[in-house]
Amino acid sequence: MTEAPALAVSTVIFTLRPDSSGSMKLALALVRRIRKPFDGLWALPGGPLAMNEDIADAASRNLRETTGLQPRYLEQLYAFGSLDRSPGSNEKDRVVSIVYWALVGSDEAAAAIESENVSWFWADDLEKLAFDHNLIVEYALWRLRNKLEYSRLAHGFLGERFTLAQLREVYEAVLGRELDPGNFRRMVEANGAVVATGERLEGTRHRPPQLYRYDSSIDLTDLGPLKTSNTKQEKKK
Amino acid sequence: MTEAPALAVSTVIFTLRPDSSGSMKLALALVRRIRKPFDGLWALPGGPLAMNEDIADAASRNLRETTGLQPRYLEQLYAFGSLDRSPGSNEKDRVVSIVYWALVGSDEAAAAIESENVSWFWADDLEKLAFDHNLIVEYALWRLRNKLEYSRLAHGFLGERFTLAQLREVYEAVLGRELDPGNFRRMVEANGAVVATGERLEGTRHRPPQLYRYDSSIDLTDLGPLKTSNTKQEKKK
DNA sequence: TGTGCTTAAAGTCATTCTGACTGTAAGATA
DNA sequence: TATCTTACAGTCAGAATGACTTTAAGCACA
Repeated sequence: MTEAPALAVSTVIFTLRPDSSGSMKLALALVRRIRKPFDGLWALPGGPLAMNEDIADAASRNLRETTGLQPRYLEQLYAFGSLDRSPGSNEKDRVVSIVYWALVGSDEAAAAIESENVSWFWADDLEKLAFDHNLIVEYALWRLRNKLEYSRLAHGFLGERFTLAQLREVYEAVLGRELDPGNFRRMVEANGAVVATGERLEGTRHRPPQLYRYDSSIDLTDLGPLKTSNTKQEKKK
Repeated sequence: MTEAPALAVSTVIFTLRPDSSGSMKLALALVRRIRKPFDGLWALPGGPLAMNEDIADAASRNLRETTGLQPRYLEQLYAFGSLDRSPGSNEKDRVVSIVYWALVGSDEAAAAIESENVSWFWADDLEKLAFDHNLIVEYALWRLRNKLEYSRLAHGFLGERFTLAQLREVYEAVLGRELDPGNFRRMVEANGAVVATGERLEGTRHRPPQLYRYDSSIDLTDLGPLKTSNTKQEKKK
């Protein structure tokens, strides 16, 4: 067998974190490189694909290894393999990266490991990253904003039960703009992917809102061709 | 360096061909396997990724090598890498396939090479293929039907100039159902990605229709993160 | 106790989008 | 000239969408 490009798996890990003013903003996990090339720059977590490891499992594993977390949602993004991904390096070093993107709950993310070399960054304000990782993150953001429905986001970022205002806050953080509460409510209710539990959230300084939950019997759109995946899948219609 | 999974590139090549009744139907190119495993079964064209070859170029190359054609549209579909893709084979034989899908013009496709081991098949009536290729084709069809706009299809399957009826026929073939001519016209005109040339198609047995052409200044939606690709890309808005 | 603040939740209204359908125009054919 | 076929323009009702109003239900505080 002749020499072949190496195969790696990386993951864009999204979560929501409160900013200084307390409102939720979209963040992603990066690791600092400690070797050439791009020594010292921040990069997406990743590593080589083991011989007997499923690709999605590898993405899940390096998510766990960097943040200590489990993904609530995981989907393949794209395979990056340009010849010039690592400028200046030898042709023999060529790496093709299969990139996944993931959602982790904001409550768990708050407790996730953070260190000198692993940290959360705001998605809308990134410095120059190693390799072509800025491009990758940009594309992952595009996918997140375009292709994700209410139920998926609810399930990915929030806990088991949540109010519509919380769900709207998630949406506003992802889209980066404010949404009309009334119209948002109408849309979510029409969609039918989240259902009211009957319970209400107590302890607010105003009228107590209903708690909703993700309806696991509905769902799906894409998720890729994989029939058995990290998320339940049933066709609605 | 330890042993790693091999990397291959395959392509789902779509075109439109007239069926026995003369109406256009969606077809795809397959090659017959002449070795184990799945010897004798039909499969997607593909092969290993060369060390110094861009992934999309590899897809384009094996499209040319099997059909003799150039893709009018080419987009990455998905990277398939389950451990059980080639049942019964040794773990050492594991292959991760990065799959592209392509559109080729129906006029060129008619003149494309076809032989004992390379042939066109109707997309809606496929036999059992080698490996997980039925699953891959199914997913490619899903993407084709869901994610493609008028301009893209026009540009991919038709010639430089075409009537709205031809464009509608393309759409009907891809979607597998009939569309209302009036509403289709309204939609296409509102979208603005195809423009009238002023010329008319002569020689029909009825009122001569306008010829339209693809407006290359408009377009895009996804195409992946690649900024410079096989297809021109300019952001609208 | 009651007034005001805040958000929940329901509802209104105009605009746009969509699917189904009708009517007229412009050629060829018989 | 009558008829057939498709091009192309237009109508109409219902659904979806964005901006906005109204009422409900809690809390804080005077």
